[in-house]
Amino acid sequence: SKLPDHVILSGGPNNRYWVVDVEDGPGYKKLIISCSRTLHPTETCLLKDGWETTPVRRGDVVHLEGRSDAGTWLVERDQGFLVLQPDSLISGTSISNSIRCMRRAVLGEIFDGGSKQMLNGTMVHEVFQGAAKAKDFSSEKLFKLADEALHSPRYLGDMYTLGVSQEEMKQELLDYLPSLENWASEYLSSSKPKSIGLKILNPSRAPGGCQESNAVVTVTDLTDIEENVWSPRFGLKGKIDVTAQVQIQRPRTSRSPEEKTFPLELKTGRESNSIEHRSQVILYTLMSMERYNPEAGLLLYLKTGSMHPVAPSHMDRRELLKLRNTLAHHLHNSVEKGADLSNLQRLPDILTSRQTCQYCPQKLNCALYESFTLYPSDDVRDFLQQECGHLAQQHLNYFSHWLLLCILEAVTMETKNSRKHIWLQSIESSEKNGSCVGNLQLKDAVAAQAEDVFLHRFQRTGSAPSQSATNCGLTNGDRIVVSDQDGRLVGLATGYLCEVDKTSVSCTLSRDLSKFRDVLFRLDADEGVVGMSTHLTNLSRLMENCQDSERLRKLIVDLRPPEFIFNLSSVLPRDAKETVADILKGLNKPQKQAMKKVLLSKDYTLIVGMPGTGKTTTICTLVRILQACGFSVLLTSYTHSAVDNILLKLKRFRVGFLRLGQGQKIHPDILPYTEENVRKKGVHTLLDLEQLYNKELVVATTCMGIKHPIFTRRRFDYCIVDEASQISQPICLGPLFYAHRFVLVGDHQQLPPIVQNKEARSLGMDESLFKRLEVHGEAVVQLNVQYRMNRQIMSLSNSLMYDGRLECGSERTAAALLTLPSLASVQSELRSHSETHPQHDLSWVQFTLLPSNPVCFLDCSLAGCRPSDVGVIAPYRQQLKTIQALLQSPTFSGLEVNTVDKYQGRDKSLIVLSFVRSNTEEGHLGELLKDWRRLNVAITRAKHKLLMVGSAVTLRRFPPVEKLLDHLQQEDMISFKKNWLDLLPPAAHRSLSSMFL
DNA sequence: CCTCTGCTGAGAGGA
Repeated sequence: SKLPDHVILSGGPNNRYWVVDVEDGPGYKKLIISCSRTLHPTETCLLKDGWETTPVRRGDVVHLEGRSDAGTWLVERDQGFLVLQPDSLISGTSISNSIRCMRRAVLGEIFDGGSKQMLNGTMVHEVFQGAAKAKDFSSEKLFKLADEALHSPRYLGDMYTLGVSQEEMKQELLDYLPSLENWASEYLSSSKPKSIGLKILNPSRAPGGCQESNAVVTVTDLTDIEENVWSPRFGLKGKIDVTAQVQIQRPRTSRSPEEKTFPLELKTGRESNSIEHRSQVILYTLMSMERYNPEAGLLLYLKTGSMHPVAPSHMDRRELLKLRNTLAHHLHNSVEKGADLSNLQRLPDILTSRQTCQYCPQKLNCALYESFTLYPSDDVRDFLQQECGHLAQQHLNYFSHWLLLCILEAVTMETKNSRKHIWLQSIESSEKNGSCVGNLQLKDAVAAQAEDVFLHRFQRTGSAPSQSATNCGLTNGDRIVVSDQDGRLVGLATGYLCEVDKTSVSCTLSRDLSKFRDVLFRLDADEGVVGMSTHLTNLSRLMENCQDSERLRKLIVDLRPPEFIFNLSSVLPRDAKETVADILKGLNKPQKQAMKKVLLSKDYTLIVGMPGTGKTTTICTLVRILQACGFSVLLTSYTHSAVDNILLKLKRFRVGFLRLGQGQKIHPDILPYTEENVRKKGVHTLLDLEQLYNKELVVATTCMGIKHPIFTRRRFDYCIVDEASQISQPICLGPLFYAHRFVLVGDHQQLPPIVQNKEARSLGMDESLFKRLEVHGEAVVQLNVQYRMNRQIMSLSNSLMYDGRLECGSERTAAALLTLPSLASVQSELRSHSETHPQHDLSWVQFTLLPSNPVCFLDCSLAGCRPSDVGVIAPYRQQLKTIQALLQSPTFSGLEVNTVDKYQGRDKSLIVLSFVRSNTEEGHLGELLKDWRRLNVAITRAKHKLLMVGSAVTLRRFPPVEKLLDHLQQEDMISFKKNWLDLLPPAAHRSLSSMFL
């Protein structure tokens, strides 16, 4: 087997072994393993006494705990653990969920979802934790905390979702307070605290035996709440409700009691002391091993105030880790690579137990996954009929097709962005690539800025802090995660970077780290884990047995033709007619058509916005018209910037709206319209919140922002999705559930959704919903009148993509040329340069500069033009960096160098498009330039002048570019035959570029 | 051979 590049192995206590081979025998399994990249030398690991059923395969990464003798590991009944794929951290709740049903646990990791009647539990936790933090369990304090929770924005949102009143919640919450107070007075604050008997199991040397001893434990302090733990040693993660300081008095010793730290798990439900609850505690003791090495944990039932000790045996830990391994196995093998096609892997078996399955939140997904089984048992068939009976074959096909695509993509994203495992990356290598700052020590007091926002300042120590300060890739506002440097306290807190300089770093964190004053910290970029769960949850929702889902299924899966009404007067309210007519005045013909089509639609409309045709203006106008008619509108797009662009326009027309989303990403001028800001004006009751959510006809957010509570109840007349041709189907689907009709705006001749996995792309994952629905021509309106490019530049795109359908909006647009105030002087300088240096004939530059040549292709600059009017585009990042380096001088500040993708939706007066590729030799071509759509975007960004640089011979091998070159040749727009950079020595090139500006 | 935007999260309980 060959080791993939992203796999990191290690020996020692935090070992990571690669499984080279697996040998099965009766009652045992033998692994050939290696922790060297060359896979040599190898060691062996013998699994027995139940461990042999571990679903470990060749090519897996494992971590081993226990003993090894001369390169032989033994994992058996009473000693040793094997952790399969230890770098996939699995949460404590997932594992304890898997006890009842492994299938449910696997589905729970793939799809998010769950029942929603847990609000009371969350709030009781909050109150307890607040009291623990304040070290005050008096009834006054508890009452105050309960009152705060009832008015806190977080829970108001949840109450809105559930539709429960504040009064109801208050009653439930208050019921708990006496037992909280009681618990504290008995166990914590009393002078003679109540003790808990604890049977501690000491593994004994004698084979097969454990010594049991009775110890007495008292809680002395509650030192932390919601501690976040990542344990790459056991492949676990979780949040510990309360971290408790305890005293343990051992039996038969007169020594003073021992101080220890135990995890304390709170439960608000029935006092079941169930396996699930106890397992959760055991998992917390395991994952906090590096921190506190707790031999036991505590389980506190807040309804009654009774506390149970949980002292795990080796067997308890063994069985839970085995469950973890099975879960990890299923998550890592969600697709099966066939000869040339991948397939969805089977999940663990269905239980079909009436009792367990009845309330399972994964019921539908469970059934959908199984719907392709050829010969289901009677039980399973009944279950499938019950869950999926409302779905036709094509619906099941659509679901499983997209499920496969999303999982394929998720696998690729996982391996490509392997940065996630910060515990495997040394400080040195992470600092070098700029994703980390190390050697930090807490300085000054931690300042609480708000609930859950703590400002920390760290002092940079260590040998050469200044060196890494300069090339530190972290910038203000970046998301970061804080850990200790020894790998004991991984992922202590997350937050945002405020400031980095040579001597210190400051950041706001979600937790107060002042108790770790002596720890040496590291700070890593937290690029964020955005998996496929939104995609999959949307897909699953599309399959639900309800009206909204059925309507969308018919339109999207069955491709039922969209319907329209015939008469505008029936939709236009009489009193809005005049306003609408007024708004329509500023529009051109196709734009007016688009408005009409939307108003007549009963299902959906697709607006094709060719380059420069005023998509944003059109959407803005559409929103104004809909609002004037009294319709509510959900306005979305894939990116925050696209959403805000429309809102900035709407704001100018004094259209009111509510903007949802994280303030960090929202345009400053739009911030006053965010929920957070409006709330500051006073939202204390559920009624206030309901009014806030219902006040505006227009609500705006990104397609991913649909987890907001508002969408659990509010519905809209229209949903508008901008950038729709760049959004993948499962994401685009999301907002559509909340509106009766929708409008997709985009252009599938421009960039498609980004898909990283090649197989997923070839199976059609880059087909947007916009493109899928375009088969219904009657739903499509084309905006083909553009106000960006002059006649010649437009002709390129027309010949490449639009068959001449693109038109100039006015003669002014068509004839607009670049203005170069100092052209004459530059031309004369060039002339004299050519005369004095005949070997460097620059007449081609003179020719290229002429505004009267609006489109030039240089086989293989600028006079009096503002740098901000100039854009440089290159398809590759690396190339951008090179060009950027050449344009470092202040003369060019404001000149933007960027990729094609980043330029989509924007324009500049003059665009220099660099195609330069150095590989003239045979070999395979890059993927990027093969895409017609990307080329189309690139050539339609310039308003007045488009300058393209590249080697025609190389480029002719890309079919789209070849077609472009043919057109250029026909129109005589190619000006030179040599690589222009070769014409000049680098220094001359540099001065020349500055001269042009 | 390479283009990159989305986003808190683990857990909150009840049959």
